[in-house]
Amino acid sequence: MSMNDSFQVNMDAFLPLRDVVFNNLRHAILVGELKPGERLMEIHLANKLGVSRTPIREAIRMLELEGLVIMTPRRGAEVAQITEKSMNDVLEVRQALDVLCVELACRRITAEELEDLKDACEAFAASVETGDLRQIAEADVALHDIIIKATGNPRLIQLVNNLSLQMYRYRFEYIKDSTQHETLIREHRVIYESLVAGNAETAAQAAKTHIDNQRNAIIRQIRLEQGK
Amino acid sequence: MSMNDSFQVNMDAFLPLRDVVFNNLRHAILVGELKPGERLMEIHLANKLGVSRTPIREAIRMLELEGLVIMTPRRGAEVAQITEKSMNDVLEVRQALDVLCVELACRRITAEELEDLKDACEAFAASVETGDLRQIAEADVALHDIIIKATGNPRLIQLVNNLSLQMYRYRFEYIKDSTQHETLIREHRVIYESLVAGNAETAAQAAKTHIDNQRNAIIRQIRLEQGK
DNA sequence: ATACAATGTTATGTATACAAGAATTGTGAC
DNA sequence: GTCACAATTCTTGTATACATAACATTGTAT
Repeated sequence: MSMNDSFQVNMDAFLPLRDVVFNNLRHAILVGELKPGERLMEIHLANKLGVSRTPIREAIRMLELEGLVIMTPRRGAEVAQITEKSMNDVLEVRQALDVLCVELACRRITAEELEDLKDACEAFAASVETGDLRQIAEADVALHDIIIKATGNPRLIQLVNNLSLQMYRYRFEYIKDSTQHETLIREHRVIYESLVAGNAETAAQAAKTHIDNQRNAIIRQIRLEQGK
Repeated sequence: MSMNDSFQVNMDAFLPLRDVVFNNLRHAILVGELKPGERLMEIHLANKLGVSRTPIREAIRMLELEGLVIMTPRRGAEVAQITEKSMNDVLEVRQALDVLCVELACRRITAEELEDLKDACEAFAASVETGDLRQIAEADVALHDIIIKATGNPRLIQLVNNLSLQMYRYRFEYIKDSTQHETLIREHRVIYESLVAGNAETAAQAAKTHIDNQRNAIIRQIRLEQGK
């Protein structure tokens, strides 16, 4: 046990401990602090986080339903493996839902949200100028959040957010390639203009290729990782 | 508290109690035994089911992530309300995913599965002859299961099954109207033949109208319920 | 040396105890 | 009669104790 893996529970908000633990563990899994295949042992985690087993157990149940951990009875939980197949499965679903998002947004987006979206597009273009990957990724997420919220479908929002999280670890991969930056900006603009015009067809097409690009980048990266 | 609502835990399989409780509660919610807005109190349920609070709590957490109960901190859980909006939200997502299912199935279905699908189509037509709603509903589910499994995408399968469950209570509504039975048979046949021909386009269209019909039946029913 | 059995350890499954917050009810004053 | 405030009760949040199943280890016999 190394020194710097004793991550403590920070009393984020006044959330119940199970939620704090849940967020902690989820984050640890997504950034790779807890690696695929690693077992999540309750007593161990309880000591590490300074809480009892109860909130740990409840958090693990939640992670299970999110697909981040796999449970086997009487053996406990382990971090789910990320394979090319599993990523592809997630991306297939996400593509369909992202297309649905822009189609719905097309019909329901308000004037105010359109204005926000325009700003977000410009902010994204500006962030590309800086070349800072983190900043670009954040601008991208902000932009997508506006579209997703514009659907007015909380169920859809929850699902898309959850699926996006599954790929959190690869969030930089598809913006690393700077030759693609202009393409990204263009796709965003196409989506924005389609929403303005209410043209669901072209918006859907743009969203589709947007995910295709993402898929390519992620799959490429996974093959690199597994090839080593 | 009436006599016959003391549903006991039956030791279904050798599942952990949390799963037994989860299945029990889910079923109770879906068939309306536990009504929307009804509070789920841990001690109460624990006594009723003859287990301790621990498995109850874990089951409730799982139900929360499935969207069947709503939790508010320090107040506990209650059965989620079913509104026209919430059903519409679910159906929107399900339509997109059902379309994705047939498109993927188009590319991936095996010869054997196609044979099963053909049989299922015929079994459905036969069940319609009997006029027994329960039998028709089961045949319909069996048919859809074949298509869903043919996608080979476990993630997608899980999501579609979960979304279907949300509408469990209305599963008879869209097959009640016997004037629609011929339409249903025809739609199934269109999907089957599209899969044989590998024609994703027409399969998608059929799946879409299939859900549209379902939506109409469900929304009509909800308006009836709320109008009374 | 290998296979198998017995034993001990470890982790999960379940129950229960205790703490603390929220709602409700009752009492008093205006 | 109504409003405010306090006390009680009910419920959830968390910790811990005990039971049981799985796994590892060790010892013995062949």
